[in-house]
Amino acid sequence: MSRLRIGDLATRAGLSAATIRYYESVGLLAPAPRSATGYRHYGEAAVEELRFVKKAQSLGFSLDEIGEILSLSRAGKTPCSHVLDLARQHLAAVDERIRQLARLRDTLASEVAKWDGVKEPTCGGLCQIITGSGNQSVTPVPVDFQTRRGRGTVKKR
Amino acid sequence: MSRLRIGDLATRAGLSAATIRYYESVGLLAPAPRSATGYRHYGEAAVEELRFVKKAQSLGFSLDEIGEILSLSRAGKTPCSHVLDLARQHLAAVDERIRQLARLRDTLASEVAKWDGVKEPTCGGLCQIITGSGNQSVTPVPVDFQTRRGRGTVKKR
DNA sequence: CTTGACCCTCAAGCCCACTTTAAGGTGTCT
DNA sequence: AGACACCTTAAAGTGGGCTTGAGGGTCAAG
Repeated sequence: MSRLRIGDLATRAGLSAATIRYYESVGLLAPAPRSATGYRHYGEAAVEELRFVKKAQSLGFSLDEIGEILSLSRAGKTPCSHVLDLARQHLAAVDERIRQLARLRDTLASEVAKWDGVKEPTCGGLCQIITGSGNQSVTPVPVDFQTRRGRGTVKKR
Repeated sequence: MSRLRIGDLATRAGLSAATIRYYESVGLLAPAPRSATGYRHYGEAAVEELRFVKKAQSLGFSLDEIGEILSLSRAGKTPCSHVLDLARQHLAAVDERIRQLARLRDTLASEVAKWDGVKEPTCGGLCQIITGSGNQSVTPVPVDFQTRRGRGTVKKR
């Protein structure tokens, strides 16, 4: 049993067939065995792998990193200490990001509070709601706090 | 005084000449007056505008939004109540983002803690550091917490 | 008059993770 | 045999904010 075609696998794992093909094309998944007519076939293990991929993504791992973990795993090695290192790095990155956003939040909140209640806020020249804020990370990093509209994660460093 | 060429303006405002040309090309900045030989010339006001742009970016406004604010401003209107609305929206978005990241952080931290100290972490099949984590936002939003390596902010919605 | 630092305009490239499109073959039911 | 859902590939498009490159002009100092 469990001879799945790409569409079934997609349904089971919760992503699109096109995505699975894409994963294969970038080497994240091993090339699937084919039927005589060229259709890909999968077993239950593929469902597990894809769920693993999704989970890892939700933890902030890039496809590159996930691919590395997966190939270590396929090579019979236990990638766990490597994964643990990566996880620690991600944790540090997330913490840093949260700190940045918290500062941003405070700046934004204090500006909003300052002008809240003013009936007709009128600032001279360039809007003081923006210019008035303390010297936020003006130069440092771009902001990027918004929810990605498309999809896809962003790479490290 | 204050007849700046694009390179001087770039230095003063802290970005590249190419970026300034790009801003003009997308309508963020009004076309600069040109010398007989086609060189762009700027006054102090341009420095202010660019600094405003950077500040607004650092507060999470997209170039589109900034352009809108700037053109309202140039039209003699005070865009402040509009800006205030935008700022409130951004604040809400930042809060939501922080909440997401905090959940992610906790998941990551608890997994790391669980395996910390284990000399040689060995998990069967697919790494449990990843599979073991609770049902994080597996489907919801992509992660995107990392510091953008390239540049550029990401759009809304 | 040459050097070298600037300026100009397109056009294309970058990043990531996909999605979409186009043009076709397969499988199964009726 | 027709309809229709599925499969195949390769290539191009998406989003935001830039950067880079090619191919050429300008300008002040030496």
